[in-house]
Amino acid sequence: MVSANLGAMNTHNTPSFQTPSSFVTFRLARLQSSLNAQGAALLKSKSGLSLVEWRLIQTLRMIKNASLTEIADHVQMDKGQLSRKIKAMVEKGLLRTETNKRDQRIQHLTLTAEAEKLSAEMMPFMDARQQHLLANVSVEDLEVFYSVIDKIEAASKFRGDA
Amino acid sequence: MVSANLGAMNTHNTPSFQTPSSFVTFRLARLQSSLNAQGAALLKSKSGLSLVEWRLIQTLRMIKNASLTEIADHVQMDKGQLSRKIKAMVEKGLLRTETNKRDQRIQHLTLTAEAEKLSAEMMPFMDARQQHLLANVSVEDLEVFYSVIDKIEAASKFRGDA
DNA sequence: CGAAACCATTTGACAGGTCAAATGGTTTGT
DNA sequence: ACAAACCATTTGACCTGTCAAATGGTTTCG
Repeated sequence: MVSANLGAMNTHNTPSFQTPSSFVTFRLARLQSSLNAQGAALLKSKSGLSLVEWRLIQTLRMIKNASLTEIADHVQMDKGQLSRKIKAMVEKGLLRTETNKRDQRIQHLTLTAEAEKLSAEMMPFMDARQQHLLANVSVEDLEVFYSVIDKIEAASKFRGDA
Repeated sequence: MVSANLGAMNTHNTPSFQTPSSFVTFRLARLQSSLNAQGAALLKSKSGLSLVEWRLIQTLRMIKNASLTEIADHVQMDKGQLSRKIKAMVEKGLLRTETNKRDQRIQHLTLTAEAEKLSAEMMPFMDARQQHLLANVSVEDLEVFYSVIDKIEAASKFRGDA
């Protein structure tokens, strides 16, 4: 399937000097860099939230009372980072923690009214952004896009087998 | 496959609790997180290089004598970070700098023999990795995948319009 | 019971990433 | 010529990401 990948390279805006190796990952890294910058700028301008804060808020809207570990699994984020971020967000008045009665190791997290409010205010802008990002992508192509992400993500879990 | 591996491996059909907003960016961020971990681990185990070092070396193999600004534009990386990283790589014996005779602001960068050697040694593993990542992706799907990346990346350059 | 194994979360140390201001060289316009 | 505008690179400050070890609570099982 190498030829596949070379074919794709020649038909897109691939610079002719691009090495085959790490082309996909290179493109994805560059894309991620742009998306992060855009998302962070939008969030900062409309609310005072960071990208990480936004993602945690949205995750907690999906998984009510999630614990740190549950969030970490869901967003694939480091637990150390999460621990510190949660602490900061509690101090900022965005989250509340509640210790599990049966297992005192676990802290359940809930959004404060302030966090809900910021989320609601910000949501239209974030939805519009997503619309904009996908404006020229057909439903079928998006379907394929997600399926390729799934495959690459599954393959990216393996270590040491090349 | 899916049932065995929750947080990391849902299929592209949106989980019922997933908000439409930021779904694409969410998936891409999570994918990037996995790819970075995999790439960094592979590089570290086979050579002593970091992901950033690998990317800089590959960029310099493509754009000979590139300056800091040219690299920054190509890989979409911060110039400050790049400046420090280049300095460190010069000290590590991976890069050499040469000041442009006509414009002394500009430093042209070249790879040392050591960097070329590490790159050559590492390349088969990185190529194999890419093979592995795309093993189950058809030519047509990969074509679509790159075209969607192109579109999203183009849209991610805009600020304040949506 | 009580030690070993486990698990959730925290902390420390350090690399990577981002923004803005500073430095030093070059071009432009008068 | 020379100040203003520009440009490439550097530096400072601070936030985010990653890894490993530490802390404190819980379960298992002799």
